Order: sequence, then C-alpha cells, then structure tokens
Amino acid sequence: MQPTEAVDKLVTWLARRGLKVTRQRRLITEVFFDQIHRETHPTVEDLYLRVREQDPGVGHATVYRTLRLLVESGLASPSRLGDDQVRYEPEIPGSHHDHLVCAECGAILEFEDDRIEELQEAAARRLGFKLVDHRMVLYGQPEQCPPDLCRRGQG
Amino acid sequence: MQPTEAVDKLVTWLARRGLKVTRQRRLITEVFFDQIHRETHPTVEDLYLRVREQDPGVGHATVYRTLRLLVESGLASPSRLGDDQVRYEPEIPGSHHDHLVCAECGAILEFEDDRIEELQEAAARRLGFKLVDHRMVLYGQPEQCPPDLCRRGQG
DNA sequence: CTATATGCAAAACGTTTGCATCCCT
DNA sequence: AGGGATGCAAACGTTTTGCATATAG
Repeated sequence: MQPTEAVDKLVTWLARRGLKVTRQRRLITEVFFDQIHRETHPTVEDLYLRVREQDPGVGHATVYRTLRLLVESGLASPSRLGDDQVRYEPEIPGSHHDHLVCAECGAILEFEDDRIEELQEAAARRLGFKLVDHRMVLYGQPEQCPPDLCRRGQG
Repeated sequence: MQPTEAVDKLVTWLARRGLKVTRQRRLITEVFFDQIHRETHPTVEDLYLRVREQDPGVGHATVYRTLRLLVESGLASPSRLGDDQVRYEPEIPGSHHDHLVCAECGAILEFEDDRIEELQEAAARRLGFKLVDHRMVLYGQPEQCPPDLCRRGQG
C-alpha cells in the first residue's frame, strides 16, 4: 500500500470516531508505509528514528500511541519474530502470510502456503477448536544469504 | 518427566561444568517439573510464586538465573505464546510440538503434526533455506471450552 | 471554543547486574 | 578454604501514564 493511500484510510478511520488528524499522525503513517528504506518490519525505535529525521520534535509517546491506532484501524500488525523486540508490519488486508527469518543475518522473508493453512485448520478442528488466527515463524540457514537482504537484524 | 529425574539430569549437567547443586536450584527444578499444578507453561512470576510457597526466601534473580540454566541444559525452553510474557515449558527431548491457545480462556494445548513440519521444510527450501527451527501457535475458538483446562490465562 | 493530541518526564514493568554475604564442594 | 551462588537493591530497556500546553475540528 502506498503511503498516501494508508494516510487516507487512517484519516477516514479517525474521522469516524471523532479523532483528530495531526501532522504527527500523518508523518508517522507515511514513514511507516514508505517502503524505500525496505525496513518492512521496523521496531518502534526504528520507526521513531526515521520519523525524527523528518521532524525532530516528535516524541516516543506519540509514536507508540500512533502505532496503536494503526493496529486498531487494521493498517498495521505487531509481529514477534525473534525473541527480542516487537516489530510492526504494514497490514495487507485479507492476506495471511508467514515469516522466515534468516538464521545468518536476521533478514525477514514473507511467504504464503495454503496447504499449511489447511492443515492448521484441520489440526485445530481435531482439538475441538475453530481456527481464528495463527502465528508461524520459520528459522532457516541460507544456502546463500541474499546480499541485498543481509543487513543483520534489519527487517 | 518426573521432578526427581529432572533434578538428576540437572545435577549431572551442573557437575560436568563445576557448577554447584544448591537447595534453591533443586527446589526450582522440582517445582517446575511438578505437574500437579498443571501450569505446564508458567511465566517466571508463576514459578517464582510457587517456589516461594515452599521457600519464601528465594529471590526473583535466582529463579531467573536457574531458569536460564534449565534452558541451557536442555531441560526447559521458552515459548512465546501470547504477545505478553515469556512462558517456559519442560522440554521433551527430540519431540517437536506446537501450541494451540484457547481464545476463550487462554488454555494451552499441545499437538504434533508431521505433515505440517514437512510442508514447513518444503517452504523453507523453496526460499533457499534449510529449516533449523520453527515456531507455530494457533489461536482457536472452542466448540466447547474444556472445563478442566479453563483457567483464564493459566497455561 | 472545546476536546483531543502532544511532548516531556516520571512511573511502571519485566529482566539483568553489582555486590556483600553465604554455602557447596 | 575458595569459588561459585544467593538475595537484595539498583540499573536497565521498553512501554505506559500524568499533566501542562498546543492544536484540530
């Protein structure tokens, strides 16, 4: 999703609940959806620092609070990939995807696998549950670590 | 694994590296492996409180430090199940299992599925990686929440 | 104008660490 | 004895909160 489109969606969502569209909320959303940095799974601190490059006045609290709004509005979702910090990713509505983390450099790849999803549903059903969500992270040793992704821990 | 067996394994492991077998380490290990509470996935705090019932003198730091030893020795492993705290579970050597969390009461069920594991390996291979580890948690709505497991958030 | 949002600093939270003391071996 | 372990409290990093001020609607 383009930054502009994301901001538009946020604006609509905010308006519907009488919340305000501020300079900071626009900026944070734009930076979050700006894929140029290809930090597709930034931590709060990553995002905070990138936002400060554009506007040094923005505080930590505002980034935390805006990120919460993005999650509530369905534009972002938290993803625990390592055992370390929480990372956030732009949410692609309606598309499940899972993650593979490179054991060598920490690069994060996304993939989809319908057959796994089917088996997950079956497994849940077998236990007497209806699958409502899932989280899956694979950790892999690369045959050859993709150079353009190899940035040690940067998502 | 029985508490006694677990303590024995820890004692061997400690001895091999010149570390000491203390009253606290025994107790913490016993309590961790004591399945009577059926808190099979306790947080550090859960464990701390249970340990204090037996010996009110034990400090937080000792529980943290001992839990680290249990992980290093292969007797325990951390498992991020919700997005909240880290939980620890007794490690069954050689057996992978995944978790299903009841969306209603937080009960944690374990299951194995070889076909999913195969597909995970295939998915990793397809991306150019050799699967070295994985993490999978399903969240399910119960058809009927098992009364004996329904203890709101207790693993 | 009024209600909401901001930035700061303080608080809260889970976890780690430094240190004097204790206690296995 | 002596090196490791303990318990306490302080330090730590991350996230939340309280409050006075600023600002969108």
